[in-house]
Amino acid sequence: MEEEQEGQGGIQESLKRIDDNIWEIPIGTKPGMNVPGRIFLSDKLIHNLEPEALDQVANVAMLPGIQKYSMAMPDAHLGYGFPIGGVAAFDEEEGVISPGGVGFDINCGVRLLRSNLTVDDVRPVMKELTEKLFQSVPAGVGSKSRLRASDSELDDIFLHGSRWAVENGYGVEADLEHCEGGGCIEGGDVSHISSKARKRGKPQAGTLGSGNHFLEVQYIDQIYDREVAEKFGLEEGQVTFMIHCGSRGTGHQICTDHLRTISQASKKYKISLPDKQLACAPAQSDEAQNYFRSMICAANYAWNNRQVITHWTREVISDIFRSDMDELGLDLVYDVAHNVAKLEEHTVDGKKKNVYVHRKGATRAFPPGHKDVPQAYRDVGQPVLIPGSMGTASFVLHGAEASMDISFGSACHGAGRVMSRAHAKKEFHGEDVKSDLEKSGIMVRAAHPSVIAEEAPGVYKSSSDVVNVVHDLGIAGKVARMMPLGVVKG
DNA sequence: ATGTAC
Repeated sequence: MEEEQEGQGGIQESLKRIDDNIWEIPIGTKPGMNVPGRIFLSDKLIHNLEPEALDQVANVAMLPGIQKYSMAMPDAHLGYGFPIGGVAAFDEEEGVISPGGVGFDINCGVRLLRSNLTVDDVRPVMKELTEKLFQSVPAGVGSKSRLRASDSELDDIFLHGSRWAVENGYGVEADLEHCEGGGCIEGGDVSHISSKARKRGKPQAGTLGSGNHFLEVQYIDQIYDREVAEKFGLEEGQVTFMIHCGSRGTGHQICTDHLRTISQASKKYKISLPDKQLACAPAQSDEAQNYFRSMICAANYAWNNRQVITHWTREVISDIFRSDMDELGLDLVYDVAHNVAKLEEHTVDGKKKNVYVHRKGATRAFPPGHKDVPQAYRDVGQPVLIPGSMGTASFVLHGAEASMDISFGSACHGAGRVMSRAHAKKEFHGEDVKSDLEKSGIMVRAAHPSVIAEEAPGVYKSSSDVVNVVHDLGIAGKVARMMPLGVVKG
């Protein structure tokens, strides 16, 4: 029924359709697979699927102690070892932990602020608003913050995440209540973080970074689920602010440092790897735990980063509209990590057990009633935030019942690239893309024009196609759509 | 993603 198979004997040919949006790579497609691969895709998206990413799904299925399936979300594409868009859960005792299953940008994630402003309030000041946000929030490769963390402050950030920011005047207690995990994973340990990683982290708390990271002014142009939207404090015509960034140089360095020790551990523990980039260590080994506890610190650093940026964003808005915070209603709706590994309880073969869930370019999507969903959202499920690419729509969804059965409580994370950065720079010119966007009413302010070319709307899959797959699967239901008004980029 | 270099 599909005509996408061009190659002969390629891995695509072994794909079996299980359901409308579920495709399976059966065990045995590649030797050594412990579980089947599963990829969630609609007919529309199957044509964009990279065979190399599919191959990575099969490779991950070979790792020891993997549970149920090696999975990929509809926005999947080629990554370091694991595909971006990959979800894999490993047994707490018999399984492994792998830095490639988290990615270099540990706790890259998204947060959404609501407001009492309407699109008509902000249209006339968009130029000033975008410019002031750009001035206030450092962006770009190697960007430095107004804030300089001391060694003890850095430790505090590593161990307590957003709480550091809130206790130091960069936010309010309610911000912590409306953040995945309260803006912190417990169990961090700074003793296996290199001085290099610390040095890179100190001047970057409160910086946006580069690439697909952004700070965006948006407005809600469509509500899909009025009841859930109301719970989240969202309505049509309302202005929202979205922050997409991660753990900057420190997370990258922590990943790099531990890849070395984990690679050695793979040999030491005689784990046969189909790909060196899948380096992993037995979950309870010192090597794996040292990585895991350092990764937690990077994740906490990222939450604090987004919290500090939130504070400066609020300052700019209150300055421009000369209103106090209560009037502006700049509440945090939620904040999600989409590059992280967590120890979570899941049901496998009818039994509850703890597993290390690796989400790399995948968002947690816990359903109604889950204990880790904030009380305010407990009866509708956690907010799932899906950033669009530059100039395109972003979405709010809510975690739905099927996520726990189908995907270890996970959903997609965004649009997913269809073109490399290098290719994009040849195809597009930053200045042209910027003026096209401005003609369609979207202000863009970037540290460098090349990032605008690399992130042009045409280099990503349609995020609405991606979101429709998780919606139709019942993993996460659509709540609202936001359109960009102004974008700050690195 | 990233002081864009093993």
